[in-house]
Amino acid sequence: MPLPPWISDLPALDLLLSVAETGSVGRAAQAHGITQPSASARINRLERRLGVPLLVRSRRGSLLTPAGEAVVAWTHGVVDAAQALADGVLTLRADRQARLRIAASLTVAEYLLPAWLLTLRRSHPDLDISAGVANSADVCVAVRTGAADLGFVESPDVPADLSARVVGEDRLALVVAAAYPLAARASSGLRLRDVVNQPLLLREPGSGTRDTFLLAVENALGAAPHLPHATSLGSTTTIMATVRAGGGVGVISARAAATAVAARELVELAVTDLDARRPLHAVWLGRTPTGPAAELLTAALGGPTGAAAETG
Amino acid sequence: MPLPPWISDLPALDLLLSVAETGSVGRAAQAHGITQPSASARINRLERRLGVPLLVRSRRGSLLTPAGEAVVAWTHGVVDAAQALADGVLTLRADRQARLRIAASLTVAEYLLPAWLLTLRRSHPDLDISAGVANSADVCVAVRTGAADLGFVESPDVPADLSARVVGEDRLALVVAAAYPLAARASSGLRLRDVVNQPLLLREPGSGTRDTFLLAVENALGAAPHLPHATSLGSTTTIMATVRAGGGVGVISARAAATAVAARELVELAVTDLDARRPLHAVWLGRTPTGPAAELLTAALGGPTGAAAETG
DNA sequence: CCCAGGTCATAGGCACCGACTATGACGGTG
DNA sequence: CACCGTCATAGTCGGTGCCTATGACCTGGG
Repeated sequence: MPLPPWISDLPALDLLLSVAETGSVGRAAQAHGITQPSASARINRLERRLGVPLLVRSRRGSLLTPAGEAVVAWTHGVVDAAQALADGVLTLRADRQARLRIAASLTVAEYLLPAWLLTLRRSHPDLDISAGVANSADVCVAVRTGAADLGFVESPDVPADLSARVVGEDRLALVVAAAYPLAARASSGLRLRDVVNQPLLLREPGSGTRDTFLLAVENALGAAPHLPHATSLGSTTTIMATVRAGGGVGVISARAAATAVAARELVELAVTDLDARRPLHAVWLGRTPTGPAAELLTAALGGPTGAAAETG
Repeated sequence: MPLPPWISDLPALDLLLSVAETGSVGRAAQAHGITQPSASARINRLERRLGVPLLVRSRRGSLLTPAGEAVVAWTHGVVDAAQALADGVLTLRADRQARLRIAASLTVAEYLLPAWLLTLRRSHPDLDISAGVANSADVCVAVRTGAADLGFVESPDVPADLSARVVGEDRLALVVAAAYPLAARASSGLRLRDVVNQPLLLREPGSGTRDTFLLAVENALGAAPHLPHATSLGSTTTIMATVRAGGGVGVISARAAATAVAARELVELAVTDLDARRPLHAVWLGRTPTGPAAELLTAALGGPTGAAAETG
């Protein structure tokens, strides 16, 4: 289900926000470094494509119509998300020598890091930050070799040569399509053995998500797990797509599933005898960090879960 | 502060999501109705522009790199917001005869209606819905003339010839820039008389926001308000831009201010002797609505505030 | 009363970008 | 060994978006 073609012009949406702010097409054009006729034409095209009158042009500037105000409000959501994406991509770029280098596993990078970075950027607007995304083992390597000043991992345990601190918690969710047979019993006390014979959709070997799940199953059953119908898929997105198509039981971070579950697209299975929680750790080498790394750590600790130290 | 130019290609981001879902550039191309070489080139361009390797191409398809997964996660936010925008714009179009016609005032249209429509669309995927945005008085006119089946207003009171029901509550917020003199006393019990002599930034005459504020001031002071330095601005966006620039005290919906306040860009003034709350009403003509309108009403009542009926 | 300064719109020219078709390179599979 | 599916490359063409230059029109000051 692709996006409709008449919504494709992101710069025009951005430009519209500036018009709304400044009250003038010309000033908005100036703010975006283009000429007034270009901006005028672009806004016109946008208006024509959306099929909604957005502006009331007058000789003293341009004002939003009521419908225009609603469009601007929704557009804010789009542009803000795009700004977050741009911000994140900037930290992922390798072509710069950053003063603060972070390595994070996926769940942290997706759901927690953006907020922490926002906090950090407020106090140090021009601090050069880089972030790498890797699985938990590689994050530890990056920290150990000094390639990263601070790391964030989602694995159950941390190597003994690194210092660590809990900065949050994650939970694995077992999800199925709403039409999947098991969905009817989703909240009525399923047991683990009802699930292990289903076609399970896991992340690839080596990922923290898979390891956490296998460990949790082993803890629950008291033996090495035997999963006859487990499939390995390369990414969370692929797993969710397969689950949506009725392809089995997906094992993903509860945070990744949250949106789809809230929208009733997927159903989370409550398994009574499985503890699928896992701590999220910040890890670093040597003594407690100082400078920007320390501030990021503070921001992380100020988040959802303040937690006890376990340096060692 | 415009968006960076290397983030401008929204269809490419959408395409990337499909690649992540399907695991193949070709299949993603098919899903978007373009040819495989076009999709390949477009993804390549995106990758080059972002400066981050996103895919690992193999002869059996394309898989996401770890960084790619993070980018996809952030991209999801952008595309979802764009989808919400597209959805909203569809309801605003006038060039179609809808089976359910709604008229809403701005605050409701911005912050509440999208969620209700989502609920409604889930049970009636192909119901044709149209929504108009207007000030509260015009919404009542539309409902009275039958131009709308259901209306939502944010004015303190409702005309006696319409039936109404409270579906939520809104609050006006007085906001200033963080550097504004008054900001220091923001939470230390300001009184209304400390504020009325400030340069006040209000919506234009006839808007529910302005009327609500003037009424609240009148109730608090026991007399018709005298506001020596009040300015009328055309839209909420303009007010917030002026406030940010230190232009005075903005009077806007607390919902509109929430993001900026949370980000510490603006500061809300706590005024102890001003009750700036106002109910949000659903309004309709005649007996309790049936059909789609009734379902939308149910969705609205199921929201943040369930409320007592006050039909009449 | 008229002119200056501001607004937005229109016209013509030009470069770039993105899509299409056709083809090639490569690996896994029957 | 031949076939199918994957992605990449080459060449062409149309559309789109930008620029400069100009016009039309209010508003406000002299």
